[in-house]
Amino acid sequence: MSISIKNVAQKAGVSLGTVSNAINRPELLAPETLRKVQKAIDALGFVPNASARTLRDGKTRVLGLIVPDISNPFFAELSKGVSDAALAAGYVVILCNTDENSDKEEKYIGVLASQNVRGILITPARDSNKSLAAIASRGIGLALVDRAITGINACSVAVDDARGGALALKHLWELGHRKILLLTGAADIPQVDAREKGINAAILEIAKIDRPTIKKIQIQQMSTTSAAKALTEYVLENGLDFTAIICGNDLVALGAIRSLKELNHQVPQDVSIIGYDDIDFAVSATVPLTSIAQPKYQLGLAAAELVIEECENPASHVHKTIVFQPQLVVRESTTNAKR
Amino acid sequence: MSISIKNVAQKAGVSLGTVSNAINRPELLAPETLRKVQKAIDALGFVPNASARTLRDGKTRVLGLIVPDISNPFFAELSKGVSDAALAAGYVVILCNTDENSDKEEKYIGVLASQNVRGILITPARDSNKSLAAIASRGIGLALVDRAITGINACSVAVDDARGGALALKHLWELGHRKILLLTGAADIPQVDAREKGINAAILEIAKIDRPTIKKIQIQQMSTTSAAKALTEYVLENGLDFTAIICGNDLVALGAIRSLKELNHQVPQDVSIIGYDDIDFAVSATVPLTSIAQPKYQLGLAAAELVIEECENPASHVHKTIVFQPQLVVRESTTNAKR
DNA sequence: GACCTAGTTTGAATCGTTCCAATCTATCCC
DNA sequence: GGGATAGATTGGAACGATTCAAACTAGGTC
Repeated sequence: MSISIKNVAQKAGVSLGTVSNAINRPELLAPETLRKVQKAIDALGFVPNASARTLRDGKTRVLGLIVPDISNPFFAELSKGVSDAALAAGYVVILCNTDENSDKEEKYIGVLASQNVRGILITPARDSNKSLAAIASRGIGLALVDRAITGINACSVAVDDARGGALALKHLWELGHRKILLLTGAADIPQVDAREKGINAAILEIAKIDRPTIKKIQIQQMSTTSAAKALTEYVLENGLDFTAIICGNDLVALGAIRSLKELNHQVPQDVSIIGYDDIDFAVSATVPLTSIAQPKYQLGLAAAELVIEECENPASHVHKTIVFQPQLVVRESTTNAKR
Repeated sequence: MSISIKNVAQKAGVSLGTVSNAINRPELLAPETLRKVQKAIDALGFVPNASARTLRDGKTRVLGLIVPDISNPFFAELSKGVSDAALAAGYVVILCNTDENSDKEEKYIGVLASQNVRGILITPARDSNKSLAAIASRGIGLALVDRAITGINACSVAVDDARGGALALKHLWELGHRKILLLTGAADIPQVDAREKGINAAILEIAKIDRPTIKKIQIQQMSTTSAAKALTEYVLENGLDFTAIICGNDLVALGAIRSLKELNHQVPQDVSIIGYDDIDFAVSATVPLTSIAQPKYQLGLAAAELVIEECENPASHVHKTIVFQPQLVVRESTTNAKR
């Protein structure tokens, strides 16, 4: 059916091996021959058959990317980085969206294995340790994106979450906030834990005497809707017993703003809100969002480069961890504490 | 390296062909033989090699998805639909982000072809006709998503853009707007054209005498930033010679709001703004956005199901076009014309 | 003119499956 | 017992690319 190396060889009047060389080691060929083959390739619209190639050398050029929610601009941007890095290296990326659902994640891992992917990039769900260990032992490259997990031996790319938490807290502290609410994901997400540690460390550092009180709401889904719902419930029950909220991500922050607006409270006059990720929409939000910026695209790019490096040189490869620094971006959703 | 059918055959004391039959047509084998082979397969942990299989019969279970911008929540949501449909059918999706760049698109089409993808879902750039024709002629399933293109014979999934345009215009008309600005993408995007046609048709229908004036700004990139830039330039030069803006998508609308805010004009008091797509963030925007909703997830789901159907039954398949109906969602960014 | 050498090109073997024609083995019937 | 038949199994030819040892060129040297 499709055009093979053989057709090209025939058209160019050379042998199979020569065409193969033209593609893979052009420096071996006489310039004249190379040109001839090139012309035949273009004329026929030849594209090498990846299956044949893989069959021969046992290596695909396919990566799997497993993310909890591609609708979250954070992950969308990250995917861009991944797929750009992949394209540059001649790889291709299979997109796996888990909706934060472990079963789906499990299923995808199986599918990826049967596709013989060369490497997997994953932002793991809380409890994916066993399947991940299985991946690594199969000789598939692995990189953990944005959520390091203890006990897995693999490359990882992350942001200094403790510092991110500290940045958020210090900012609020300087504005005079002493009653702070944490609106975050489940505690077993390592990230959530790291940020909280950062927050606590910052408190110890700056507030010798006058310590802020920290309350916490944990939500299952880090989405706008469930954040709004959870916050509304809380406020209806406890009133506004805080002057600022640190949110798990910008989606959650958007939900918080929505909820407070519905309850007729002003942001930032009544409550300051700080998000996390600094997605593009943060600036266009109802109240432009103060947020902790993460280098989303870079995160994806770096992770992909790491796995690719591992795939290409499995022998000499040593696992690396790249940690990016988060940055505070101040906009209008935070202001001086008035209560 | 890995375990092949040959090892299994040896272990079970049968021939290669028998093992293959055990896997693919077990009904041909004597029960006793089948059991023997099965046992050997389990014992060795044999998994058939997808590349060899594909090489032999030419069929993968891989789809390619080519979108202009995965960071646009419209496409992110759409991808979710695609990958869910794919997963359900045992397919897998390769993500290709083109940044609206034809070269990148071209490159991706080549990569996908070489990966032997079974089908491609694409939201084509303006000028991708030739490469698309090439795909279709290669026997790869094809579905055009959200941008039908004349002259390509393939399945397509779209939204009734003319009606979308009409909905937007009628809404503004009823609010009393008579000077309307169109802030859209390049004219050679069929969608842009269809909507404009819809707008003009609506005008003919409702406004027998008192016709609105329509001005137009075309931007290359349908992004927040370039929309803001283009609008600011226009307003600085021409002043506010319009009372409402119909935007190419919600990102553009966000840009318009930003630009007007910077120029100290109020939305919607001075200018009403209507977006397109109704992304999740529309409700959380600086000014909650009136928009034309498209069923994003459904669009992706339907498109994927269409290609998969084509892939599985190429003989009996007939190309279909599914057209969804857009819907007006009124929020705060549009109000009565006061000028 | 014989012999090297460096630069090119070739051909055959190989990867793991699938598919099909050919072979083998019982079983049954006249 | 010979022949036909159906059922079970086998072996080998693809599929399309890569790789590497072998073969073929020209030049250049003695």
